[in-house]
Amino acid sequence: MAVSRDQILTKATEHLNHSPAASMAEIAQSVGISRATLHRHFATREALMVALGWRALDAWQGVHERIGLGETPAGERLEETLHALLIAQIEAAENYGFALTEQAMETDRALVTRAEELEAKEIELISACQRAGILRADFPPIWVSNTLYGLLLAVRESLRRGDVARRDIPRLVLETFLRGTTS
Amino acid sequence: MAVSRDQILTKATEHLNHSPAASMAEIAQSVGISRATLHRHFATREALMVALGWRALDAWQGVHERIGLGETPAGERLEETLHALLIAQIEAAENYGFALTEQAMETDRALVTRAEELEAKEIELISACQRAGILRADFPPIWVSNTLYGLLLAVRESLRRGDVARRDIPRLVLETFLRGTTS
DNA sequence: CTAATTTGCGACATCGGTGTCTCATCATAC
DNA sequence: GTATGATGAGACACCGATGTCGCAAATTAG
Repeated sequence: MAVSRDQILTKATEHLNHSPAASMAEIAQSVGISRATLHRHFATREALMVALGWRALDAWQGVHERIGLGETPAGERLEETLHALLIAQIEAAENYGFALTEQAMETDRALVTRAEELEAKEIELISACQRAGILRADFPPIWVSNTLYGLLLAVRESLRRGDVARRDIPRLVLETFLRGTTS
Repeated sequence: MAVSRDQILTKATEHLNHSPAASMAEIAQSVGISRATLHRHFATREALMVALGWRALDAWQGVHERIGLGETPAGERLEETLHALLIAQIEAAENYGFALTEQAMETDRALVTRAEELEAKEIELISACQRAGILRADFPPIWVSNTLYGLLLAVRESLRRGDVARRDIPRLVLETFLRGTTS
């Protein structure tokens, strides 16, 4: 095979990141293969999207493993873990931003389930941070989680429109998320 | 006419808010009219979307007028104006949330131009707030604006999923935007 | 070189959404 | 009542995207 399944997924991800409604024909072209070959690897558009979704969730889970989430973190490392999560999420969103609004993520049962599990782990961390006084406790944890979601969408939009430089993103998100916009 | 153009737009807006990719047939059904009648009022889907876009921008501009934006606000009223803007934007987003991601808003020249003008006014306010020390000055104003955009998307998502109560939204957004999630 | 495999190309049927049209029906105004 | 105008139902053609297929060319393995 001239083009591996993994290469297809990578190229498709890149293309969908700046053209989320692309057709199979567009995706095939961006990968550099024919429509037929693309269909040989992924029978339907749905199948392709689900495969991309799993890959995005792999990256998300990779973030969790890398920062040691789910290992009942001691109080000392809570803040450190939270910051690492934010940084890693930004990076993941830059690569898999399209998945943030891909509707296959809400259609496919398995994807939904897995995404909920990952989200639950983050909410657990947020709750722990609230109990430890690191994060304010007068917000529902789910709102804090959704806030991060919104900021990642703001990142995607900022990059797409060229509003801010890529290298500034981590600082902007971290500061905005943690301290807000007030001086 | 049993159903006025305005009623159609209102119902269509409601339906698109929880089903942003709805077809003309679905929209007609949600309005309670036939597909033919819908097409009599709006020849094409594009025309309908543009009309909805103008309405959303009318609401947005209405927010600006109500809080007196663009009248070279004195320093004293800057903070007050900013807070009013945030509150009003939340309310507008609850009604016209679908417009935040409707691609007609990026396709139609006139809509783009008008949206840019409105955005520019807000960025002006943000800049003024930064100069007055109300908002931190180490963020590009456009990022602050995009942050608000992201938070409004978080609101839309939170309401769609039923994560938080509608009445809590203003406090959550205001506090998150201004002070962040840290205690 | 040869055989097996993979690919690209083009044709094809299918499907759903769109936009147009006709005609019968219904409400309203006069 | 009659006339006017809006509506709903249904049929139709059109379009773009999807998914399938066969075949020839190219690549790879042996």
